[in-house]
Amino acid sequence: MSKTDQSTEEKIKDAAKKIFLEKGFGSTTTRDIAECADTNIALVNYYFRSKERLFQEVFKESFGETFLPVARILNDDLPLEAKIYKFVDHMTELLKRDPLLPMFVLSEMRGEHSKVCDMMTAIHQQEVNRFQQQLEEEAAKGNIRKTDFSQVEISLMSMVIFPFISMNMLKMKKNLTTEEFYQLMDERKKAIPEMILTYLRHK
Amino acid sequence: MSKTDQSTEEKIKDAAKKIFLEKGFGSTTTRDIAECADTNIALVNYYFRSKERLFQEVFKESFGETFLPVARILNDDLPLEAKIYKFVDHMTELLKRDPLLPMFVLSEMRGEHSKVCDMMTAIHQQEVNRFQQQLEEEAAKGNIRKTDFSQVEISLMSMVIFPFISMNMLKMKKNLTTEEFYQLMDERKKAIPEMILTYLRHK
DNA sequence: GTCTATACGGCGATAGAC
DNA sequence: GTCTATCGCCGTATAGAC
Repeated sequence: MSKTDQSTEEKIKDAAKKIFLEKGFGSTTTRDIAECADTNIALVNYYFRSKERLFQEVFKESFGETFLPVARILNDDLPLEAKIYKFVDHMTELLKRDPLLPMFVLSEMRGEHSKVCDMMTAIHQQEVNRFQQQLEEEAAKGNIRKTDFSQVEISLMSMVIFPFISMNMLKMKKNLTTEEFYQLMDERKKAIPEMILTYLRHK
Repeated sequence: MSKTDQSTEEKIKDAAKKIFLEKGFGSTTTRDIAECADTNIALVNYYFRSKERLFQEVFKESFGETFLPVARILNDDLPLEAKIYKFVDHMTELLKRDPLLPMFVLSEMRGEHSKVCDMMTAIHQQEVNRFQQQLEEEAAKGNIRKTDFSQVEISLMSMVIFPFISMNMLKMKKNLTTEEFYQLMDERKKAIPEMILTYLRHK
């Protein structure tokens, strides 16, 4: 289906996603969204009842259907090294397509009692952590060092996601174009697993 | 000077800092700030002329006078290992005092043409990067591996800062109290330099 | 389903009394 | 310096014509 014969509802949701990701919930107005979707405010409320509900739909789709599936690679049934490379690669590709996603998700979680926290607790309750378990097993077999694997996982996530959160800062500091920034991120696909694996293997 | 006999101007700035850090510029209202400072909207505009100017003052103070000095530890004249430990330690202590700082700074930089970008370019122009230079020197001497030190610096910053940006997510995922979260961050003061240095030294 | 018109409240900012 | 009152604008949401 081409961009032009999208249904009005889809056009609105796409516009909302674009603007919410750019500016966050608080700084986004229904007027912005309506204009960006080439319609009017009335239709936004007709299809989604309120800005709040529209937001929740966008958030659920962005986080639950886009980000989480990639994060779950860490729970896959794969050898350690392959898993780390696959995770970094897939997450980087996801974030290159949607570089504003992590900032969006995390900034909407500011404040302990934000709109999205309930959604989060619901999600996290049904999640397991196969990755740390796998690291424990490898350590028991003597393949990698014994250490706090909780810290390792945090570091892994940090190294992959943070550069996209600080994208503008980085681009400014190093005078990068968007293209050059993405190239730098591509290079991290090798650099990150290398650092993690070197650390783990050097007992 | 005790909290109660602060000047009105100081009370307003403190209140503004608190609320801007919590909710960001877009979601903060002058009414919030006035109420939190135990005054009224008129006085906020009397002392700072506009919400915009008040924000800029808070931002400059938070970023320029708090965050930057610690970041500049990487430019200090110190041996590599000591420098990395000192940087991670000082930055972690700063972020434990002001855990919302990084989210605040980075979320206000969303969008290439945000309010704070000009401020940033002005700052970055007069910054040098002694850290990467130092890594090159150590590599030339054969003390550490040759690699892309730009990536190493990004990883270092990521590992220190990102956990605070995702604080709420982490606390939720691992069911941590604030106290336990800070303890986890304290443990990173050893874990992060250990990973970086192991990687650098394992040629 | 789509639009115009409008209600209603909250926003930032200021004028003017004290 | 401080307050009350108010202006004008923009936000979300809805009613009602087509």
